[in-house]
Amino acid sequence: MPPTPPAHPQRRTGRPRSAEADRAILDATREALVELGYGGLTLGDVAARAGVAKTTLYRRWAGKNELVVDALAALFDEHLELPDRGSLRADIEGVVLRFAAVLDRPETRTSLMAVVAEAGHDAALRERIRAAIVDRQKHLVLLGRARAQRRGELPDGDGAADPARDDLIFDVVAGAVVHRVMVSSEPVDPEWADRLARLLVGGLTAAPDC
Amino acid sequence: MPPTPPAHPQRRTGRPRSAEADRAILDATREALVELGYGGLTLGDVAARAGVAKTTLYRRWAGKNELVVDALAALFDEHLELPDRGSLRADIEGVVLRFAAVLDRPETRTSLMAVVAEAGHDAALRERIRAAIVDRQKHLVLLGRARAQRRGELPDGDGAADPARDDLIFDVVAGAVVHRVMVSSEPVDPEWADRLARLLVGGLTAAPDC
Amino acid sequence: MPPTPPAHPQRRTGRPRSAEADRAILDATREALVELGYGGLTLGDVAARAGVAKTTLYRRWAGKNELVVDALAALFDEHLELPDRGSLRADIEGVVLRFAAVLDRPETRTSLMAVVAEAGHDAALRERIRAAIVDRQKHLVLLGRARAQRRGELPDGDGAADPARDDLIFDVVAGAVVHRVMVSSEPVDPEWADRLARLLVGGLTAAPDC
Amino acid sequence: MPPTPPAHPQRRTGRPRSAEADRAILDATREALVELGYGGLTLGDVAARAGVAKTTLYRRWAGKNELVVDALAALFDEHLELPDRGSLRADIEGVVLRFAAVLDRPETRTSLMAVVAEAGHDAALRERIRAAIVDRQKHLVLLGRARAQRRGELPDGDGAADPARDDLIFDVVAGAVVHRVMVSSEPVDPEWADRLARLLVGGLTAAPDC
DNA sequence: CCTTAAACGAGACGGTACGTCGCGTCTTTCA
DNA sequence: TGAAAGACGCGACGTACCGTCTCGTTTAAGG
Repeated sequence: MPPTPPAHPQRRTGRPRSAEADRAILDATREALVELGYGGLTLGDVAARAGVAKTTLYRRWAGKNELVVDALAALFDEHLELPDRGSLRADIEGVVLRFAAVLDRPETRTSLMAVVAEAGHDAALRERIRAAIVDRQKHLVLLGRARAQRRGELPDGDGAADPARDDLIFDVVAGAVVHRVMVSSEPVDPEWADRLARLLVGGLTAAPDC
Repeated sequence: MPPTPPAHPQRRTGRPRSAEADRAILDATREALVELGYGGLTLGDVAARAGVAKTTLYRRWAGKNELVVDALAALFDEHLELPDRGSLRADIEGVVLRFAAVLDRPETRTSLMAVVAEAGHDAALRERIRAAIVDRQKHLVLLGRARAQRRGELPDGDGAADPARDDLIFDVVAGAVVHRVMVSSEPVDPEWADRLARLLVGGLTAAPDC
Repeated sequence: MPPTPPAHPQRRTGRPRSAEADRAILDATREALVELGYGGLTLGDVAARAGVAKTTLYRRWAGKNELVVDALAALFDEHLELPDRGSLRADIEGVVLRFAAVLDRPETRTSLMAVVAEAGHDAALRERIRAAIVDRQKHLVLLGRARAQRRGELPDGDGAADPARDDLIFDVVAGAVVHRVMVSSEPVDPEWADRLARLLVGGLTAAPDC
Repeated sequence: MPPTPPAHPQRRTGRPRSAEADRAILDATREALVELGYGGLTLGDVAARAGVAKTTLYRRWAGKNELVVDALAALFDEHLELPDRGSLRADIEGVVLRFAAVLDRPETRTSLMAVVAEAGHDAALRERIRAAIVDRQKHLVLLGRARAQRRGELPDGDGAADPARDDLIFDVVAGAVVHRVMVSSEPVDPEWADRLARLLVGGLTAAPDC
C-alpha cells in the first residue's frame, strides 16, 4: 500500500524510500487511533510512535485524513470477506456480523465517521475513501448476489442484473449496520442480524424489481 | 433552544443573558459550517460572526461539539415532519426524500458525521445527539408504523407492537439514506426512494416477524 | 522599555499586557545569550526560561533580532556612563575601559556583532540599533568633548563645534575598542587604553581641524 | 584555495575532487550572500546554485561559517593592496577608501560581522578568520609604517619598532572604518578619510611613544 | 583494458526550530 | 454583574534547513 508516491514517479537516483517506515507509520496510526481517537490523533505523535521524523510522514501523506483512510483500509482488508454459509439469508447475517465487528473496533468507531465527514467537502478524499474502502465492501454485495443467483434463491437470467439494485442493497445493508453501531449505539448481535437478513430476503423476494 | 442553563438557575439579580445572543450564535454557527465545514469551524470565528465575545459563547456551550449539535438540531426541527401521503409506501418515500434533503445541505454534509464521530468516545455527547436529533427522527418511524396499522397495511393487535422491529426499521431507513448521501455520494431521487420503499414494504409484508 | 506596542495604541478595554512578562523575557534573553550565544538562542527556549508562552513573546517582538537589541540596550544602559576623571585623556581612558568591559561580557561578545550583521540588510533594525544603543554611546563623546572645552583642553568658541569631527572621534574610539575586543581578540587593559587616549589627544591637539 | 583536504591525503586512486566545483561553490556563496545575506544563506541553496550535491559541499567545508570565511577571504584578496601615494597621510587615506569599498559590498555588509559574531564563541573559527582575513589586512599597516619610516615621516632606529603600537594603529584604522560603515552607516568619502588620516598622523607625530 | 576506489547527483532520513493558529481561561473596563 | 475586548499558557500545526545516510553513476589511476 504505497501511499502518496514521489513526485517524479520512476525515479532512479537518490536514496529510496524506506518500505519499513510505511508499515511502522500505519501501525502507529492504528495504535494512536485506538488510544486517542481521530480528534486526539496528531501527526507528530504518530511519527514519534513510528520512530520516524515528522517530515518522513508528510513526505508520504498529505495530512491526517489521507493517513487515517489508508490505516482503515488496511483494517478492512484484514477482516472483511464473504464466507459461504449456504444460503443468502445466512450469508447476509454473516457479513453483517463481520462488518459490525470491524466497525465496533476502537480504531474504527471514531475515525471512520470522521473521515467521511471530512470527505463531505473534499472530493479527492471522497474518491480515496471510495477506492480504498467502499468499493471493496460493495464487491461483497455483488459476490453475494451472484452466489444467491447461482443457488437459485434469486431470479437469474435476462434483466436480472441491475446495478442500481446492487447499489440500493449495499446502501441498505452497510447503512443499517453503520447506523446501528455508530448512531444508535446498540449491539449488532445474531438476533438483529437475522432480523435484518429476513427483512431483506423477504423484500427481495416480494419485490424483485425494487 | 436555551443551551446550558446558568449554574444558579434561580438567581434574579445581575444582568440577564441576552436571548438574542443565543440566536446570533446558532445562526453564525450554521453560516460558518456552510463556509468552512466542521473541521474548519473555530469558536473564535463563530463569536466574531455573531458579534459576541468568546466568553459569552463559552458561558453557554461547553465546546464545539455541543454547539454544532444544537445548531443541527434546529435544522432538523425546521425541516423534518411526516406528511400523510395516504399509504405506507408513499409515506416512506416522502420522509426519505425530506431526510435526504436535510442531509444534503452543506451544514449537514460535514458536521453531522463529525459529531457522530466525536460521540464515538464521548458518552455525554452521544446522549445529547440522541435527545436532540435521533429520537425526533425515530419518532417518525413510530408515527408511520402506527398510521400504517390504522390503515390496515400492517397487522395490528396482540404482539404487533415490537420496539426491536421499530429500531430495525429506523436503522435501515435512516442508515440507508445517510449512507447513500454521505458515503456513496449518489443522489436520493424519487426513483431511489421508491425502490427503497418497495423493498421495505415487501419485506415487512413477507416477514412480519422480522 | 515597552517593546512593540499593541496595534491599537490607546486601547482601553481588554486585559492589559503583563509588565512582568517583559522583564522576565529580557532577563531570560540575556541569560540565554550567555549560555548559548546569538546563533544558539531560540525564541522557544527564551519563552520557556521566562515562564511565558511563545505567543506572548511574538506578540511583543517581531523576531530574534529585535529582542536581542532590546536586551543589549538594557545592558548598555546599566553600565555605560562617563565618569569625570579630571582630564580629557583620563576621561577617554576611563570610557574605553568601561566600554570594553561591556563588550567583553558573554552576552555581548556574540550577539552585538550578530545584530549589526543583520542590520546590514534591514534598515528598520539598523534604526532600532541606532536609537537603542549607538546614539546613547555617541552622547558620551559629545559630553566628553564639551567637558574638555570647558576645561580648556580643547579650543572653544566659534567653529569649534564640528559635528563631523564628533562623528569621527566616535567611530575611532568605539571602532577601535570593538575591533580590539571582537576581531583582534586582545585585551583592552589600562595600558592599551592609555596609548589610545594619548594618540587621540595628540591628534586632536596637533590637528584640531581634523 | 583548496578547503578542507581529503582525509587520506596521499591516496592516489579513486576519482579526484573537481577543482571546478570549488570555484562554483565559492561563486555561488558570494552570489547568495548578495541576495540573501548571511542569515538567509542556506547550504542547500548554495549547492543548488553551484550545480553541486549537498554532500559535495559538506565534503569540503565543515559548515556555513567556514564557507563564508573562505568566500570573504577571496573577496579581500582581490581588492586589498597598499598603493604608494607618496606620503603616510595619502597612504592612509588610500587604504581607508579601498577598505571601505570592500566593506560596503553587499557580500561583506552582512556576512563579515556575522562570522565575527560566530567567532565570539568558536576559537577555531576565530583563528581561521585571523589567518584568512585579518592578518593580511594587518600586513598593510606594517608595510605602511615601514614605508613611512623609510621616507622619514616617522622616527626610525632603536626602539622605533613597537608591535603593540602597530596593533593599536591597526585596530584604530580598521575599527574606525568598520564602525563607520557597519554601525554608523555613514559614507566613507575622501573627506572623512582625510580627516582620519590627519588625526592619525597628528597623533603619531605628537605622541610617538603611544 | 579492466579493476578499483573515491567523488559525484540525487534525494530520503531523523532532528530541531520556526512562526502561526486555535483552544479555553483570565483579567481588565464599560454599560 | 454580564458582556466586550483581548492577553495569556498551552500544544499542534505544516515548513524549512540541518547534517547524515544510502543509493546508483561517473571518472581517473594502477594493475
